[in-house]
Amino acid sequence: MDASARAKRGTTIKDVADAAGVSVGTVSHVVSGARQVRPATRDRVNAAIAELGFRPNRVARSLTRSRTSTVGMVIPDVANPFFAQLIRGASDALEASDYVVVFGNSDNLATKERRYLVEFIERRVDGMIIAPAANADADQIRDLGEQLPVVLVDRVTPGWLGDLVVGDDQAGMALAVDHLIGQGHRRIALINGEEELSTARARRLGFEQALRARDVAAVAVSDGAFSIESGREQAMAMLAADPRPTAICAGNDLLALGGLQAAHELGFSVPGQLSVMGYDDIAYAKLASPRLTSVSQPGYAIGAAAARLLIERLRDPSGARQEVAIRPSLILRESTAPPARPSAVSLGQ
Amino acid sequence: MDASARAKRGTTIKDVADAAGVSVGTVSHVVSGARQVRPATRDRVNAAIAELGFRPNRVARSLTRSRTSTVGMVIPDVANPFFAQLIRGASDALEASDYVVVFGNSDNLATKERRYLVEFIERRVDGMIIAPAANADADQIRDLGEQLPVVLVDRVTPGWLGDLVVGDDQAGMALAVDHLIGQGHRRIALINGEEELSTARARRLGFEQALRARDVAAVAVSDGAFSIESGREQAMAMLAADPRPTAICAGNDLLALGGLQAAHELGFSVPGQLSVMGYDDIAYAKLASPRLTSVSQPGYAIGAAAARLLIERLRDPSGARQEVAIRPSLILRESTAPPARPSAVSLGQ
DNA sequence: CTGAAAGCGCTAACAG
DNA sequence: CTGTTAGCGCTTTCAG
Repeated sequence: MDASARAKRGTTIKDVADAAGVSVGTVSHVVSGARQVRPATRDRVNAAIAELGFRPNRVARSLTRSRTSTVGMVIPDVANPFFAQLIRGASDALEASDYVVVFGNSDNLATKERRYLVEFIERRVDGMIIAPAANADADQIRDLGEQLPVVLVDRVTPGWLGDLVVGDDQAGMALAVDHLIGQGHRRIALINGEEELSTARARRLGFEQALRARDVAAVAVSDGAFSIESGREQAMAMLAADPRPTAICAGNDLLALGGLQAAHELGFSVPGQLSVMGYDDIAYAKLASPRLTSVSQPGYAIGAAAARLLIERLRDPSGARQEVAIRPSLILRESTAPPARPSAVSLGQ
Repeated sequence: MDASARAKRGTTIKDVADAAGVSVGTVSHVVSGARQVRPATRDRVNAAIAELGFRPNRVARSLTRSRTSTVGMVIPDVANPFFAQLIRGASDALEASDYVVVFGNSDNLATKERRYLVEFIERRVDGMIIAPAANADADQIRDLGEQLPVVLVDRVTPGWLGDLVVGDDQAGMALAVDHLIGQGHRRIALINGEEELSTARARRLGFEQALRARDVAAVAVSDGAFSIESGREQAMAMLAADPRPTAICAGNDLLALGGLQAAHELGFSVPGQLSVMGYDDIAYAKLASPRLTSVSQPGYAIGAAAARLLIERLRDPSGARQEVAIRPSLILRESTAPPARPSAVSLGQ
């Protein structure tokens, strides 16, 4: 078998130097290309490297260079499709710049998040991308940002003054509400995620403002968690009310999917008797039945943007703070439609 | 502000030693708890640690201990819900044992996979969990397994003799086929993922064997990729055939979802005119319309099992090789039903 | 163009 | 119970 195909972990730069009859410094330089080496000796070194299957020990390198070429990501949950996309976008960009990513799932728990942050600090990651948990430790995150490049993504933490990439939640909710009102809905409710999350708050605000701007009153607003199950429960409660809403706006697609489920269980047709509007436009929105109308907010692009910001900051720590807001757009599908002609009974005014 | 809340990256064990008036050895020992330290001095050291916001540099520690407490995972794609769950299962287990995970998306490309493997080797991960890409470099992976603990997950590579956790694809497909046959289907087709993947091959084999065991002939078998789009295309082709299948079995849920889409576009009702059967039972299977009947193969459990095997192997590198096959089970939902009464024309025999 | 040597921050003998 | 010290494997001056 070709020895060069092997990656021997045991062999060190010293072994290579001995085998090639040069100093370790020279080996280091041919490996890193940091300075010119006479072609003849370079070849000798490379031959020895191949022969021995030498793989430079990056932890040693990290120690001397005091950079690890790794970035830490802490996000709520990889299994959430929005964050899976976000991670994918970020890691693609990061890898292109030769960073490796380590990550942790916070489950939206401040305690777990805190643990990852110190873990990553101890591992001397070069930078971090964080989608803060609910009730995140804003002080810790701010301090962190003073010690190494940190970009917050999707969610903000109170008092954060560093780099940031978020969706424009207010604009997005305005899109959703305007669409529904344009279709003739007047009884519009909101089911939402954790109030502790900046996204949930911003979306509720956007919802309320858009409604107010059109002079219609919110019929109901509730919150819970950004999950299918919570969406189902919140929608159940709303559909039990009388008069019930003709449209439900959801804080994200998972909630909307849960809403669809509730409507189905309760025997309400969508969009016939109830319109349901999602947010995020995850891949599964278009597979639901009916296919979900949603406000698109591409996780991949958001993650990629965060990575780009981080990479820039890593290159130039003193550059100006950047805040990018990803513009949302409306994706029309079949879960929304004009409300059924109101029966005299169910419409108050 | 409380200095102890800060994680200063600049301060070293030496700084702490000086501040506490002890030696670095002592500080090291109170940090690691490796040996007894007189309470009084321990307190002094801890005070200094808090005071200075000292965070041990794990890269230095890794260098001296020659272990990094990190494991590498290379999987096809985080954004694939099955693998997202698998990752989640693995990282939960790994974190509980104080490992951090670094990961890479191979996109089923052997070249990308190869790059991650050497990257992780160079970073001296303690072990790896790999879901091999299509046409993975079996030699490289085998060599890898001789150098450090590696567990293969979901897919096998030719000649692999190390730890392994996979689903029992043959049994799973038998479940699917038996269900369909039990419902009266005789014209059953298979749409499948990449033939280069062991899972695709095993599922096809299982499909064919189960059919043969019941004395029914496969009506069509095609392959492509384990994706929604490929499922749509393959199903389109099959539904254009005459006579067409009364049931389509899919190599995974993504394919089945694509199949549902194709049926919808072509105007075939499911399960009225066509039954569709998934595999994996990802979270979105139950959100599809109709809700997808599927063979359950829990990604979370598979990932967790792989992590457990790896952790054991890390503890005892010389232990016996372990191979665990996760038993699949049938999840009955609404995408399958007995075939419509055959018209005289379309049924040959 | 190349070699020697001083660290990077920590651990783990070893010696008290 | 505590201090000293020799590395871990590599990078990077500083001299040649």
